[in-house]
Amino acid sequence: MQTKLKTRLNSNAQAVLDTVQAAHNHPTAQEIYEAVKRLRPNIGLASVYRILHHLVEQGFIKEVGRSDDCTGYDGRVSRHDHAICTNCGALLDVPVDVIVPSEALEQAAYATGIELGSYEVRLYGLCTSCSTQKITN
Amino acid sequence: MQTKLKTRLNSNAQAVLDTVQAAHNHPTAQEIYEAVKRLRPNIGLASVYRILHHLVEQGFIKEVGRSDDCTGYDGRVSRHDHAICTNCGALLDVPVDVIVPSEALEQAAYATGIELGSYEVRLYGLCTSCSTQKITN
DNA sequence: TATAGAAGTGAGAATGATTATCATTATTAG
DNA sequence: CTAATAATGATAATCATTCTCACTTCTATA
Repeated sequence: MQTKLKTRLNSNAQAVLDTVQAAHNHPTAQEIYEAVKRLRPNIGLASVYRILHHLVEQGFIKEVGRSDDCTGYDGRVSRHDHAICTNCGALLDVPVDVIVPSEALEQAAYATGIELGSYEVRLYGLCTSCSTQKITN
Repeated sequence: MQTKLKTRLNSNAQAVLDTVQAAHNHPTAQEIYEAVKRLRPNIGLASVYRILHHLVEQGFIKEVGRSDDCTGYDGRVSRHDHAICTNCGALLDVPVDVIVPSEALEQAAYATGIELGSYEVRLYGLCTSCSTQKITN
């Protein structure tokens, strides 16, 4: 292809990408902004938002919905599953793949009328700390 | 206290609940507000938000994250799965259950360190209208 | 039925994440 | 080098949601 590979990132974008990929939790734009500012003190919040959108569009990172109203960003772009604590709202990566039989997926996609691309399993429950604290209800 | 069964809903709350349960899509608080106002013209937006939170807390309805920044509400409270259009962001109910082998769920919950409560499968792909429009990329 | 306390209400202000605007600066092609 | 173009940062604007508060409605009991 003769396209000039617009995947070339400038240094601000690279710093944002590095930060997101280094994060284990699913940081918000604000958190990313604060982390990136250590490397590039002049960067503005608006640029962080702009860059995050570009990175999402180009498939370098993914957005994940969080229980608070903010958007989280995920440097792990390959298919994986999440666990959400129903008490504190923590959003955790599931370290193993939850395999769903492909017939079940295809049948569900057909019944819904969508052209299936990917899927994700979300586990709901209590994270470790909430589970131990949960003497009272 | 000899709790007086606070699940008794007053008429505003009942109107909100009816509206959410009657909706097939996953309406936002604003949309619910506009629909409820037809029945109860004096209701305020803040009350709709308050009531929605109460209904969620008491398990009458559920919150669902939407692709736009708003929160959607779901009158279908039993376990079910969702499909999200990666093009237009539509959030659809999957009309059949996607069965995930319970060993896979338990193993994943164990590996993540959570006490499993429930789960949900999310299918990502193109909804019917986006799929047909998708001549260009 | 009257009434006090509790609970619920609606209007509007406040909050906070995200987006738009815009003048300025960096980058690139020629 | 230079002109066109893209990116940037500061700030204002937007918009969903929450907070505040004076007021009304409900409820239990006397």
